[in-house]
Amino acid sequence: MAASSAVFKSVNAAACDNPAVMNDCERVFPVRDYDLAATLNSGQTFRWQSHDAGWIGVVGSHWVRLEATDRTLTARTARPVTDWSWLAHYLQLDLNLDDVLASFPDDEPLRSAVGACRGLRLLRQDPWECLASFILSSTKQIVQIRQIISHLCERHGEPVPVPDGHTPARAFPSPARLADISEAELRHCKMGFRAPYLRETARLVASGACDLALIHEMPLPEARAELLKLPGVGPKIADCVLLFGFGFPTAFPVDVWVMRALRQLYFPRRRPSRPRLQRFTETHFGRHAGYAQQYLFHYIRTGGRGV
DNA sequence: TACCAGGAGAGCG
DNA sequence: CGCTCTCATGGT
Repeated sequence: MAASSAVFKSVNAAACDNPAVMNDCERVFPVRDYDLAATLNSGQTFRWQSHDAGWIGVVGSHWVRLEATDRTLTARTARPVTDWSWLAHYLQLDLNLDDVLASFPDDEPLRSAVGACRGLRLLRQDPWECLASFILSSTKQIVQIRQIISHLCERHGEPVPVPDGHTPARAFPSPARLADISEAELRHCKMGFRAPYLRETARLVASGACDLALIHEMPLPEARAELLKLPGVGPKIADCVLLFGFGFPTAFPVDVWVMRALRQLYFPRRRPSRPRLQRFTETHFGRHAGYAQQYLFHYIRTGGRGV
């Protein structure tokens, strides 16, 4: 490496701690109806932490701090950034929320759910991180899922640069890395019986036997079928990955909370069978059914208070 | 202490 | 198909 290049890098590395050149590490995005706290807390992602009126997380190999004001999201990174498209994509800043909400059926449950938390958004996460995270999610409360993933990243993720004075951060471990870890070591991260599922799925993805990039290009039913081949992935987790990771807009994960919402809000007097319920979710909620699902999830889980 | 958690897999009739 | 049991761990 040339000396001049090394010097240049060294200057850049310090740039984000220098107010004079901070604009390389900071970006203000104008937004409307973007409830950052609800979005980062709505059980679709598990690594963001509230910190000093902002949120700190890792997106890919970027440490990021986000802070919401009335009509902006301000992002700060540890290193200078020239192309912010990775973050705009993650946050889905180009999505037209009005169009999404207008596509919902005009029924009382959804009016209430949207009214309770207008600005709730779906993120577009890395498919592998999303897949691995939701394999770890089964029969766990959200606080515990966060804990498991925190352990996993701390023990096995690659360090990423953070600004001076911030606690160290790590990326989400790659498939190859997780495939290489013993089941016993994974169990030290408190994931219990999910350990062999995660390990075997990591091996299938790392080896190319399961190609996540290919799933991106498939129609929804084929994409779902591919994910269902993976150990530890059933209908619910598959739909979470299809919705939160791949962005299939009609994927509709039904967990205990969404089941509760559907029964309570749409079928209060009878007990629909599983196939009947599935047909309902596939036909009733429109072309952004997955979004509707997220509003119902958040609404029922927060007791209708939108907190 | 009981019950529950953004489930899946396997065995059963 | 639909039911039941187990799996591991910690919050409420």
